[in-house]
Amino acid sequence: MTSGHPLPRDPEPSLTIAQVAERTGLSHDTLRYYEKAGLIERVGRTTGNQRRYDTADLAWLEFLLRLRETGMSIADMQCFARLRAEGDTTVADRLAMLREHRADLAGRIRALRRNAAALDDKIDHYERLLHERQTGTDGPA
Amino acid sequence: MTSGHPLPRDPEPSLTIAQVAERTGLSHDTLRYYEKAGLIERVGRTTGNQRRYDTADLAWLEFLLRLRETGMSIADMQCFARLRAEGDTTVADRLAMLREHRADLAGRIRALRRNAAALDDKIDHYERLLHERQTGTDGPA
DNA sequence: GTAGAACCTGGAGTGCGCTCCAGGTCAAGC
DNA sequence: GCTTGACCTGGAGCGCACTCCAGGTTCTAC
Repeated sequence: MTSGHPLPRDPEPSLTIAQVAERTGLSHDTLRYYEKAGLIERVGRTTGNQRRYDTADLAWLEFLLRLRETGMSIADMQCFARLRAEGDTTVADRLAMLREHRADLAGRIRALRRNAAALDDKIDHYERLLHERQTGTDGPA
Repeated sequence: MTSGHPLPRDPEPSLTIAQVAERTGLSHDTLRYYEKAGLIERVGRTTGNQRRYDTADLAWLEFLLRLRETGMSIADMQCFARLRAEGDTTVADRLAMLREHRADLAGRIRALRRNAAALDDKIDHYERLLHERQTGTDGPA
């Protein structure tokens, strides 16, 4: 991911933390927290020590967000990030992690759908109940 | 749910907290916590003050578990439980809550599936990368 | 009737993922 | 050059959903 194709990088957008916060929906604090936690490698700085995020940082953040949204813990993301930082030799490990997470996710989606179906039944039940009450099928108020 | 059909209740299984813990997968502490929090109405007791759960308690717990597994917060479950305790007049409110939760859930499932698809792409990407490395498509080690 | 397991209570503690704060530095507009 | 708002750091605090603990009571099996 680092070597390979020497793409001629464009002007490197260089976003402030506020801009990244807006684009990702993460707060300034969370962005700093993720960096401190090692989820993002140390972001570039201005001479005055203010963060400037480039396109790669943003792409990585978006990937992290997907992991988070699919329920990966910070600890596991730290693990993944560490592997990534080690370079191309860890590709197999990272792939294994992603596959496991993917399988996990599939299971959770299945479970959610089962539960959703059960919820639908419950909703039907309540609808019938309500209808009975409204039409007075069941005797006294 | 309380009036209506006067079913001749069977011997009322009357389970101990340990038995309910095993059946539901909740810990003793969590069961007591849920009761203290008002998620379950006060469970019946022996003369010696030990809990005895009946079939209705178990069914309600299982319903709560479904709500929990689909991401409902304790606070919302408390709200639902309070409505339930108020009796049949709150059926419409409960139905509304369930419908909202159901819609929410549908959204979350959709989002998860989108993210799952993105994860699949990432996995494909890593597989190609790994294959390149193994077949030495990309030059020096 | 007694040992030991299971149960009770109120309240403190935990882990996670942020979120907030104090006290300071930096940068853009006037 | 000064104000004002964005940014920096380390560290404390928070809300959630439990989980654990101490100290006591009850139940079961012998």
